[in-house]
Parts: sequence; structure tokens; C-alpha cells
Amino acid sequence: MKVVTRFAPSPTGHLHIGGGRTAIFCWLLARHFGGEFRLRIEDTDATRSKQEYTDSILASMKWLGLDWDGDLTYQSQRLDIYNAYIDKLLETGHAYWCDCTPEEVEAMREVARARGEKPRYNGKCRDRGLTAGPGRVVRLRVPDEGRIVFNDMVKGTISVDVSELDDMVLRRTDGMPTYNLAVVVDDHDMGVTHVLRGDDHVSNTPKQILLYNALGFEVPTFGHVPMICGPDHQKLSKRHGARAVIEYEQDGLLPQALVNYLVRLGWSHGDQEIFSLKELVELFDGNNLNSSPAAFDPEKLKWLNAHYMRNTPLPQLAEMVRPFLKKLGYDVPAERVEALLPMYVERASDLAALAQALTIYFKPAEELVIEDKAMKALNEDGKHQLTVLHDMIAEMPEFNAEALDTLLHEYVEKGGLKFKQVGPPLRSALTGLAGGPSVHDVMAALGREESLKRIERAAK
RNA sequence: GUCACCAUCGUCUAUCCGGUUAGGACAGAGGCCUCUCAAGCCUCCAAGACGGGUUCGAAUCCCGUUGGUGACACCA
Repeated sequence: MKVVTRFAPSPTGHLHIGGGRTAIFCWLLARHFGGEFRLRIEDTDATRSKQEYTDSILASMKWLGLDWDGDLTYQSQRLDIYNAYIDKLLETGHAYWCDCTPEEVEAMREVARARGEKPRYNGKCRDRGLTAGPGRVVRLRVPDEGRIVFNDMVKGTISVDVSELDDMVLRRTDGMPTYNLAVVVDDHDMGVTHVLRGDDHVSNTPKQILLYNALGFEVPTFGHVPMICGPDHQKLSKRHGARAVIEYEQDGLLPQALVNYLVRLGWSHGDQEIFSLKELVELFDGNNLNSSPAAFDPEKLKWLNAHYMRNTPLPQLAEMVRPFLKKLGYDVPAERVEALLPMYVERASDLAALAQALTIYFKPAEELVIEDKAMKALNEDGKHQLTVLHDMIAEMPEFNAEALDTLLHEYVEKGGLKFKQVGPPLRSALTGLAGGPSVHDVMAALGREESLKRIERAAK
């Protein structure tokens, strides 16, 4: 049997990392089994759905490297189909019209709650034989007794008594279908075999199974992946930093790092931490998914991102950094960026930080700000060394990293000095920073003229 | 409140069918390297929520307690 999975976001916001993760799992499952991965836009809520969010979600999917099969399905374009199925349900007696007002229904729920029961609609209109009319909704007739049992791919057997289920609304007064109806109809029509989705849908599943049964559809395999929570184990929210995939992109993360991190959160393959997309497709078969919620750890993501940056070929990395430099106001040729990268890949954990680190090479000496920690090296002795070195560097016959390194070490040795007396002041003068690449490399990258200018300025 | 799900180092996790000094990774501490900061390498720190069973033997199976999460809409 061909495996068909789907990802079904509603365009009411950007793609969230939780949604991104389920999308990755769905995509992997389909690719692993050589099946299909479909994308459906759940836009039945006309007021909250926006085209810009659909665009943003699609862009994030592409950025993550997730391609989908076939055309996009928009629920808003399938209203006739939903209504046809609702009519069928009405005909077969699985559904009925109801004219209870929201206030009445709310009162029923209050009564149930007061009795210590689950708040639910009391079935008042079940047998009133109502027909279509303004202000009326269609409800599902839930069986009087029985249990809904299903085998979840990640959570195992889940069992719920039908008495817990409500005669839910399938068609609203405005004629629009509700979520549960539309999902079941679409998943069936699209031939979905495996419904992998967030944990928050477990309690919808028994209701949907009821619908599958009432409609005479074959029930697919369900799998509910736990949600991601914040480092404090609370629900992931804005407080925990960036949450949308697009924000990570803007922060300079590599898609492969995010994918690797997200997959590893809730799934494992022994002790392996690093996975290429290709490897994931080979290894991910829907097993080994963890059933408990996982806390999001920005530190580990950062580590993974640094790892992937270091393993990106320099020319490619240079192209990735350039847009970030441009955002900072520096339009720099790729070759120039690439030449500087060896000094900085190991010192930055994201593209934005990497770009920021490179800016010192593009701003004029006068604009260079010397940070407090770096000022310490510019004491009396430091300035003296700079003055001496300035002239030596100005006069050296050949100006390159190797020659500079030799010059510096010979100077230290002959003068009976410690390298610490020349390295830090030079670095402060050249970069304004207390840490960074070797000073001879920095000078070589800066060029003789610019280096001398900066040394002179700091020696004053 | 009701229902469902979950419970191994601070965090992500391994330990597929009960027998391990409970392993790895991130973070943290220390060290090597070194002009600094990183990177890299080495070492260390650190866990089976609690209480009962079953068993020769339980992190692993069962029950209970506690705690956490999710759901209970004419949102999705």
C-alpha cells in the first residue's frame, strides 16, 4: 500500500517550529516509504486566514527543504464537497439538524460541569426531526454506548468511551463545515493513509473516527507527536524567544541545523546526533518516536548550527553570509567574504553573528569602537609596543601573515618580552575586541595601510 | 471539574522481548593547545518522581499516589 501523508496548516500565522516539526515527520515518513506528501491549507475560518500566511508557510516549507506532491488543497474551495457529505450523513441518520442557540448549549454545558461531568451538548434536538432552516446547525449523532479504540503510531493504544463525546457541530449556521468534518472528508478524498499530527489532536481523533465510520470511510493510521514546550517545561510561547521558522531563518540559522534539531527532539536513532536529510529519509520509518513532551533547548540548536556552518564549503557559506552583511549595510564581494571566513567560522554560531564579526573589516578606522575589555591592553606599555611595532611593520619588505608572525615573534624574543605584551594590544588596536583570530592573520586581512592606520590611532 | 496522554542526568535521549559500573549529546566544571576568543582533544559532574506488588532478579511488567501536558467551541 502506498503511504500518503499530509501536512495541514491553517494560514492564521507563520509556520511555527512545532508545526515545522510535524511537517518534517510527515515528509520523512512519505519519503522513506516512497509515498506521497500532500499539503492542505485549512482556511475555513475566513476571518483569521490570510494569504500572506499561506505564502509565509510555503516559503518556510521550501526553506526547510520539504517539497510536496500534487497541488495544494484549499479547504475554502471544497465547500460543496463537504455539504454533499453532510447531506449524506443526514440521510443515513448519522446527523441531525439542531436549532439550539449558543446560549442554550452553553447552559447545558454548565449543567454537566456542575454535575462533575464532561461539559457537552445534551442531545435535545436529536429526535425532533428538524429540517434545514436559518440559525440551524447540523450535529453528529454519537452512538449511545461503546468505546472508540485506536492504535496510535507513537502513543500505542488509546481508548475513549463515547459518553465522553459530544454531538459535535458539523455544519455551522453560516453553512461552513467545522474542522472535524472537513479534516475527515479531505483526508479520505486525498487518500491519506497516515495522519501524523500534534498531540493536541488526540482528543479529536475519537470524534473523527466516529465520522469515518458514519461516512463508511476506511480509518487511516494515526500518530500523535508530543508538542514542544519551553526550556521551563511550560507551553512554548513568545517568552522563549523566536518561535516561527521564518524567525530562525532571519537569525541566520541553517535549515539543515533546524531540521536536525527538530527531528532529534522526540525521535532518536541510538546515540547519533547528526543526521543529513538523506540519512533521515533512510532511517525514519515512524518508529522510535518519543511519546512524552520535549523541552526546546536553544543551546543545543546553537551547537548544531555552529556544527553545520563549519561543515559548509566556504564559497557556499560566503554566499549565505552576504545577505546578512548587506542588512548591516555592507555590500561586499563574495571573494572578499570568503577570504575572511576561515578566521571566523569557528567563532560564530549563526550567520548573523558571523556577518557582524566581519564588519570590522569594512568600516574605516575612525568608526572602530574599542570595547571596554579591549581597552585594558592599551595601557602605557601596550601603547609603547604599538608605536615600535608600527614602524617595524611599515618597513617590512614583504607584508603577509607568515612574515608578520615571524616579525612579531622575533621582536618578542629579541626584546626579552612576552607575546602577551604585543598580541592583546595589537588585537585591541586592529579589531577593538579582546578576542578573535591571530593578530598576524587579522593584519594580513586588513592590509598594511589599514593596519598601520588602526595601530597609530590606538597608540595615541 | 471531566477525560486522555506522559514521567531516565539541568535539557534532548539510549538502554528493542526484565539481568548494564544505566550509555551518548548539549549545557556546566577542569585540563591540553595558545597572543586572546573560539574550535578541537581529554577528564569530571549529573538520572530511573514516590509507594506498593509480580519475580531469583524491575528503570523496564502491574496497581496506586504525586506531578506535568493536552482536550473538553458554530477555532483549527
